[in-house]
Amino acid sequence: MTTAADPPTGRRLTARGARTRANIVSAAADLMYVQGVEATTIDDVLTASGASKSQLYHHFDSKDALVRAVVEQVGERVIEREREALGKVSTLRGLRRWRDALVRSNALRHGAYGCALGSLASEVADHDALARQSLSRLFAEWQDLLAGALSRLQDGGALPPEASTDGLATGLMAAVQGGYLLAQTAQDVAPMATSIDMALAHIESLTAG
Amino acid sequence: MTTAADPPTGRRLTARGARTRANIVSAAADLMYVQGVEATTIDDVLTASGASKSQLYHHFDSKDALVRAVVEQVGERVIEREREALGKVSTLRGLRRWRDALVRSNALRHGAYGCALGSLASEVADHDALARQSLSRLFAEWQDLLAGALSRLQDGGALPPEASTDGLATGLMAAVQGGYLLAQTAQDVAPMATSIDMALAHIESLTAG
DNA sequence: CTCGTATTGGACTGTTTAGTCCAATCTTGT
DNA sequence: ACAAGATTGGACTAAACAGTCCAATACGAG
Repeated sequence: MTTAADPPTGRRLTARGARTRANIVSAAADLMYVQGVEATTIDDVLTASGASKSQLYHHFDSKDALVRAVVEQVGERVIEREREALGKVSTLRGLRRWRDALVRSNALRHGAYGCALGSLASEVADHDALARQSLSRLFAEWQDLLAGALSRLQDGGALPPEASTDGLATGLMAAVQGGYLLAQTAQDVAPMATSIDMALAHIESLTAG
Repeated sequence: MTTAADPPTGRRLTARGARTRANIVSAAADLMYVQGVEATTIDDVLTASGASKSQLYHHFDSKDALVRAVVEQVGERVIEREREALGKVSTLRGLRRWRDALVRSNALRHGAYGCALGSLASEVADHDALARQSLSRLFAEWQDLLAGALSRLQDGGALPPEASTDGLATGLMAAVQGGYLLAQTAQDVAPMATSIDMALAHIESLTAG
């Protein structure tokens, strides 16, 4: 799981080069999150990062390659955040706290821009096979974190042993992503909160089973 | 609810003009569905529709105006389809058949391109306020169709009277949209089927309540 | 029929775009 | 120290882009 994914062909990379590269990717990630991938031009990225054109093309073969690096960086950040938020969750209350954090953070923007990973996926999935595969892996990783938490609920007796934690994690993930999209379109987090709540209510209802 | 939304300023519109306009919008809708909105150029649309540049700019002030017309047309088609699929549903079995139709049709493309409305929403919501509002209205309309079906379930006793059909419709809608996105990213309808199934299972579980 | 207007073809413009190139300057292993 | 290779600045190019314009033609109301 390195951030590499890219250096044109095996080349040395000095500390200075690494710093420049990271600056470029960060600036590109920010711009692409708010403007969209296609609407963000190379020159936008150069202006925002303060880098020169030769710096960018020294580190990336093409805009597509830069986009792939953005996917990797954004993915790492999201997975890191979710690992911290979900890694030790083992109760329904913990899951609700995780939900609250997601909803609250999205409420700050009134839903604008949606999920950092979901927006990228929607824009890039049908245009770049490599990026799509990365995103697919990242979603699977995120879903595994959810499935892990659900397994711990199961171990604690809060879920019946026959419940499919993987299936539930898929449903929960879809509720999150669908919620992000509805919130983005309505410019209101309410539908996101409602949809995750329904998924959690379903999980809770299995307890009685 | 007209398709109008656009003619630069109140102008007469002959049958010929209407045909040309509709051709342009249809070609644009198809291209934008598979290539994305930003990636589809005016020249692409002209080539695909066989229209000339002056024809397009006679009917639309700008590319944004064309995109808004596409949103309206795609929206009408989706709502029409959903009205036929959901309008008379009043049982859980009917809801499952609706689910099967969505999943089967998405399976034909292995999830590619996602939901016609959802993809547009994700691309356009943060860039064009008018288009976002249209999409928000269209999602609400779709959700009302779902809420209507759930109300009929409720009337038939398949749902307890205290269940919030609007809330459940929101959750179901999010499951559908999130499912589309996961399917698109994985190039596999399975996660979409799973996520809608979880939402339906939740609705079914309320029966016992 | 005839006039006003809708419709059309397609060349043209100015700008923006991704990507190239080369010469100059750091950095690092030895 | 010093050579090899990494890094940089920024001018340059060719193509693609959205949008403009004008003269020609079709159409519909009266």
